Amino acid sequence: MANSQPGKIRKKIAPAREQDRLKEIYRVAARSFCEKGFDATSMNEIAEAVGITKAGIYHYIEDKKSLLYGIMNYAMDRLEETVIIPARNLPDAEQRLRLIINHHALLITGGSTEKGNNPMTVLVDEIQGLTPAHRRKIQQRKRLYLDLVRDTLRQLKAEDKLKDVDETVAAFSLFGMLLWLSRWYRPDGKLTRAQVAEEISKIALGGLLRPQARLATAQEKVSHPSVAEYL
Amino acid sequence: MANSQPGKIRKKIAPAREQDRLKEIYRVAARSFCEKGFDATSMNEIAEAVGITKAGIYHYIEDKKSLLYGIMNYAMDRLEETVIIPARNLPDAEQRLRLIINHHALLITGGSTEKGNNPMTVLVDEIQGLTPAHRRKIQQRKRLYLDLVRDTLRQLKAEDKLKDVDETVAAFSLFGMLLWLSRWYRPDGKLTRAQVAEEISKIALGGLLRPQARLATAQEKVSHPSVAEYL
DNA sequence: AATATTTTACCGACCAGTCAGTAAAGCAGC
DNA sequence: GCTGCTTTACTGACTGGTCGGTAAAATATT
Repeated sequence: MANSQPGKIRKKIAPAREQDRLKEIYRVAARSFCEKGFDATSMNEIAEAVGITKAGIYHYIEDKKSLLYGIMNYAMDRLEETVIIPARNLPDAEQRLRLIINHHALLITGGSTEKGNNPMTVLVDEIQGLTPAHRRKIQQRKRLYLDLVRDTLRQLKAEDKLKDVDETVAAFSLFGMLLWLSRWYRPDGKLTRAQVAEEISKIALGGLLRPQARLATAQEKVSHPSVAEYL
Repeated sequence: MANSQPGKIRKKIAPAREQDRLKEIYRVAARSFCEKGFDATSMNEIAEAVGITKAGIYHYIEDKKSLLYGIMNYAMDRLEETVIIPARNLPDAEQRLRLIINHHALLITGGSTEKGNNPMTVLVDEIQGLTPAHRRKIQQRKRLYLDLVRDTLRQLKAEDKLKDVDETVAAFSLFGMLLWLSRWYRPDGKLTRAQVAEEISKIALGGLLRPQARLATAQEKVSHPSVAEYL
């Protein structure tokens, strides 16, 4: 439909010098997987959006499932460098929890400026599209993150800073709040990303930490140097 | 593969007297949509699981999308009768919020005794499989629920019982906690459904309500007669 | 000339959905 | 109790189409 005749038209459509063609494929695929889901996205659509034919894509990738796996690993890398690694460097459990919530919320609301399009979404919604082997690897990486949060909560409990709640339920509830964010947050809403992150922090910390134990609230705290990146 | 030859075998496979065949189709389809996703489930699979041919299914339903729509409306009916209607009957905002959290958590963790299989899951994960018209109808029903929760929070704010948090962010965060539950809760875990519902209530209410304003905590309260249904 | 990239042309599998036909059950009238 | 008509529940065979993926040829790039 896009080409009236199968002639020699085309060409020039995508400059895409060198082989950041691969990156373009990942970008476009991630976007589509996000908007319409893995199964509902055909390789042909991805190809057209990149500006080549479907067969051309297979020069760069092995198969569709590997493409999904690649996107998920990319999303996991972003989570690691933005949330997990910085968190691990904080010895204080309360500061660590604050950083996790804040950075994770900013990561989810960031990404693309427009629609609800963020590789982080794929990470939670399309696990079933992976091969069992790949699925295991991704789940292992997620597990490390869960353990980080749960251990942080345990440490807080040991410091008597945590309310009397089950650490596992608490960790999953926190994830629920954060992950659901990508389904409802709209950049054109009345609150900025930073404000939403702040509100979620308030709610989550209020639910988890003993009142008297809390550090300064709102405005002043959370100033880890790296947070400026997202503003 | 199941039939070695296309002979006169079959028959007797499914007793399924009368036309609760339709209910069986819904049950089986809901289960598959839940486990593998809407797109990844073929009508043939559903048919085989029910014990008839694919063509036979179309004697009962119009098309695949309508089947999904039917399942979602069913799930919405359960949500309404279990959470929304009972909540509307409570004039006190705090009691209402407590009921919503508790009943919704029990609804999600209930359903099937075995794997992570619950029509409520389909409701959040497969909206994109609907036709635009059907999607609008489902989203409208969901919207009513959101408004109920948000209005309850506004009422609590007016009574000065709510912490200083944005009502919209608070409502969505609460939904996040509750909906994520279906992804991680396993009936064979160390906590019962009732215990998990209790923990989530503690966390959510702790994050939303001002400390001094809270009613009795844990054990004694939340005894609306209807709660016994889920235990 | 050699290598990297991309296309054309195609395959086999499977998909949702249709259609003509039928076995059996229900229900007349007698 | 038997006959014929209608309805319900269903099948087997099929259609048009799309899917992921591939082989080999064509074209660019070096």
